[in-house]
Amino acid sequence: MEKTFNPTDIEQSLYQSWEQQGYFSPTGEGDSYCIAIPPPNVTGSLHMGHAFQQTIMDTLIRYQRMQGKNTLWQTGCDHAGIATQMVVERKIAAEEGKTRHDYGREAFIDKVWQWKNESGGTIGKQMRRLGNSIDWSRERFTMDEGMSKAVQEVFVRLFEDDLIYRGKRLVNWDPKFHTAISDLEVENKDKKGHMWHLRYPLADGAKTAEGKDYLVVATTRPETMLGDTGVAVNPEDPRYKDLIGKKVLLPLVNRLIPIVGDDHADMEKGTGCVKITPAHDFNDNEVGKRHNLPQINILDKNAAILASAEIYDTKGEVCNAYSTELPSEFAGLDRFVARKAIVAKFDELGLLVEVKDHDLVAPYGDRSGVIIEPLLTDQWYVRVEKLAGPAVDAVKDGQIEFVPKQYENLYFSWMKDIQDWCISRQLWWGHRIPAWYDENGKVYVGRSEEEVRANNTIDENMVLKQDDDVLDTWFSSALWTFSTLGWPEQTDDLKTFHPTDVLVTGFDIIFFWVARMIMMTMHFNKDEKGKAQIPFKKIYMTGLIRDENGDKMSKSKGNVIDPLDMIDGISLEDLLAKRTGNMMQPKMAAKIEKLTRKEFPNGIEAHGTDALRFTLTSVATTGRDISWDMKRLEGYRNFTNKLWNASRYVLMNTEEHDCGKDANEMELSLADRWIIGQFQQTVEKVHQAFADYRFDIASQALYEFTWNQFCDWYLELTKPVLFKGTDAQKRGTRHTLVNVLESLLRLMHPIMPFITETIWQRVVLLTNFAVNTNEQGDASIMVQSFPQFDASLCDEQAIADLEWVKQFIVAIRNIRGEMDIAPSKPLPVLLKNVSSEDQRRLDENQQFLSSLAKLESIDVLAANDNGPASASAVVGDLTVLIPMAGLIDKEAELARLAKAVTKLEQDIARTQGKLNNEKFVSKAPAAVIDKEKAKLADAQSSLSKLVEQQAQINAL
RNA sequence: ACGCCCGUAGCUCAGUUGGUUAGAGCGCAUCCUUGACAUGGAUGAGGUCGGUGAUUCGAGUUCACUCGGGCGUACCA
Repeated sequence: MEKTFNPTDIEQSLYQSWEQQGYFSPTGEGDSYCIAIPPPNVTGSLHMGHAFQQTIMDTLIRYQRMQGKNTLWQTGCDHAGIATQMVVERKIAAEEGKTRHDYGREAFIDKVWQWKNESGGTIGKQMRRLGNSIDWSRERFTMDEGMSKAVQEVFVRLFEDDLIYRGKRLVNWDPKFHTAISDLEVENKDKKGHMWHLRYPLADGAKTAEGKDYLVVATTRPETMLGDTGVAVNPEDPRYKDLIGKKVLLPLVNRLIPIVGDDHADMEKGTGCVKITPAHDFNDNEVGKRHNLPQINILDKNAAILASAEIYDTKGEVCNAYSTELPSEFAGLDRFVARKAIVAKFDELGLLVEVKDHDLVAPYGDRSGVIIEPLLTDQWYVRVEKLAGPAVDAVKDGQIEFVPKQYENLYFSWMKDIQDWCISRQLWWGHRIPAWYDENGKVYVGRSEEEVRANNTIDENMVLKQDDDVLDTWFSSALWTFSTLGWPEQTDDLKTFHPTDVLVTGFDIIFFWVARMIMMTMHFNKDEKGKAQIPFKKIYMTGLIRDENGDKMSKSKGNVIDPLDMIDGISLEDLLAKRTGNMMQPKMAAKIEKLTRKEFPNGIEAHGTDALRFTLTSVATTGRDISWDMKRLEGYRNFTNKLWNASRYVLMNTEEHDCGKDANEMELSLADRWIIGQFQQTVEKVHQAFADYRFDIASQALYEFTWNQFCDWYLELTKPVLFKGTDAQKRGTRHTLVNVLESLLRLMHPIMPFITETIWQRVVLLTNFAVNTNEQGDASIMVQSFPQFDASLCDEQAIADLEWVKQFIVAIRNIRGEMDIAPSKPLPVLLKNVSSEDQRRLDENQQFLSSLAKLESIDVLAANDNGPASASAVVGDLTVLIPMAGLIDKEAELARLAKAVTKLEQDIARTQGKLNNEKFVSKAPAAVIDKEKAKLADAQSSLSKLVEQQAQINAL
């Protein structure tokens, strides 16, 4: 074995061999266990969040596989409508100077497919590098044939159930991508802006209570005034209530619009008068509906002013309540340019009262980054109210459980006032809506044009045109767990693996995806008794990985870390190129470069997949944010090396030796019996931690056992046996070494698949472990049984005895350390107050003590002999003395004793205080009181011995 | 404004149903190239658990209030 663990040598070939051997596929035996991966976006590449979640999924899958389950980890990507279309549009613009319109819809879609086939494999490659034990033969894509069929079927059935409808409504319009987006894709951000006060003249000689012949409205969006169809005042407002029913003459367009009384107008805010623009504001739209105000659309798809307005009634039907005429000087101006022009015009006309600075919240498209425009368009909606009920109940009655529990609140609060879901998108890339229009604009929904014609007996001369829009990507993602298993066919896979067992995902997509998946799954999947089937039983919510400063990782900030760079390492130059190349905002490049140079002055070292995975499970606590810490990764890289070297030691001392495989005589040392028990306790902890989804606790238990028990103590304790023991003793220790290590590797395998497989292949040969081989006779750790807790292997006596041995050794090391005695100097030790138990332990463990504490001799003093002046320590009732002559000076030892004495005195005072408290003694449970009493007795006994020593040394 | 989460060692974080002296990793200090490992070993320093109060024999843990930070939702003409 190499002296240092080198992960790059082993990982890729191991993965290939696992995949070739078919170890990732379900075995078809045992209870099923299934995880559906949250499908990453096909345009993307994996980031730390993916690596985090996938490590957890793989750990669960590997654990369950080794527990004998019929495991399936289902993978795939989603087609990411907007993102993908954008990527390909940019590509053809850069390479050919063309737009998608130059291509035309079909040719463009071909182009997208071509791109997908060429570049869509990045994620798969990354997942393989992470060691994910995914059944690749079942990989799916939301746009593939089967899933498209499922999407179509769902749409048609929802329409038939009156759960999908089409309507002209105000939507969040993205003027950059020319598509509607859902509420969830809108990010509200604080922004500095202005509030303009505009004067609207009253018509027909009307006057306000103050005798003015105009009203002043306040607005943050003056350009929308072109679409005003009313002014609202509060019906209780003494200033204006008499004007309700009167009209104002809207400047610039000379439109007579009514003054309405509505509670929406707040007397305290602004001027108390609110302009109402039903076609360009969600609140105004509601007010408009209440007062039957027409909706006047004044913006085109780019959010530029129209040449002539579009006028609709409150139901969205075209109407002629007003002239469609708009001032020609604004036609074609972008909304923000128009804003300036309109304000200037008001100023010119003397109608601009004042301009105030104003903090406002503006809606931005989360992908385009531009301000969203509420726009009146025809869109398809899912009526979610009916679907939401069962989805809420499934969580309420515990069929579906969130881990950690507190996320259920978030889920309930969102489900409580859930809005209808706008599912149509004005894109080309996606599932085309299965709806056709006849020449009169009547809409038909069906699985195909033929079906529509047949079902509706449409004359063959009538031309039908399919809806141009596609569905929201999340619509297909919502079907993920069951459509990937073959739905709408009632497949065996569906029967075997659905409901899936656990969903592992970030809390940030609980609404986008989790809630919608629950709704859709329950509506479309029923068991034999007709009961709605859930998509998964548990939802494990991971935290979000942030950078070392606690900032969210994002491309635009340039602080993203590619998990592969953690694994393979990357030079500073390459990292800089990766982070600053291909940037949307090149001016950020300098800042990112500076930050990167500071954070990674020497680039990133290679750490290997196992270290990355171990780090990720170690940080998987219940918290919501995880600050990424390179030091932590480095620490666990060191841990893999520690395991490697411990194994190296084991193999060096066992390969080509008798390890007790055959029934030769074997004697287990105290250390052997102790480590076996310690290992069992670790097994128990790991099982419990996995059951609780506490991967941090599992990792901690493995780390603690491996480093602090196995390496620090056990391996050291084997040395005296292997160097000086009898054949039977050596055999016993070798046997324990290989068997504990072999089992430990299986215990760690779900988290660290590569290093464990590599070492296991060699170690298992030295044991009698019943290896599970495949038809070719090959064996892999990943399909072996997981260690099970066996209480009978925990030898309490051995554990207690070895604890005593450790304390003894630590006491001497402590004196060495504090007195600056070289570790290489063998020390003579004298013992006082030796009980028969101490004597037994001493007799049984001479070799261990001398070797690990580096002792020259151990002598027991006679009952009344205080021995020479010595540095001392207390182990239980036993006093350990190291004669000071020539080694230790008086003052140093006195100082050391004084420190220990003070500490004991404090403990005693505290404990005595408790025990003297009448109430404590009468009310606390007996066990607690006994503990306190024992503690007090121990402390007092230790104290008296130390005081004795103090006196003796003082007397020198 | 409402809801949720967080505040524990210099840093990043654990701390189950209240019960010994509050833990880990990293960092720090001193010492050590002994034949698994310097990506290592030994020893040590470092915390009145954001604050105030309440409940209790006993509070990092429960409750109320409060300060600081984060997230979500709503509102802002």
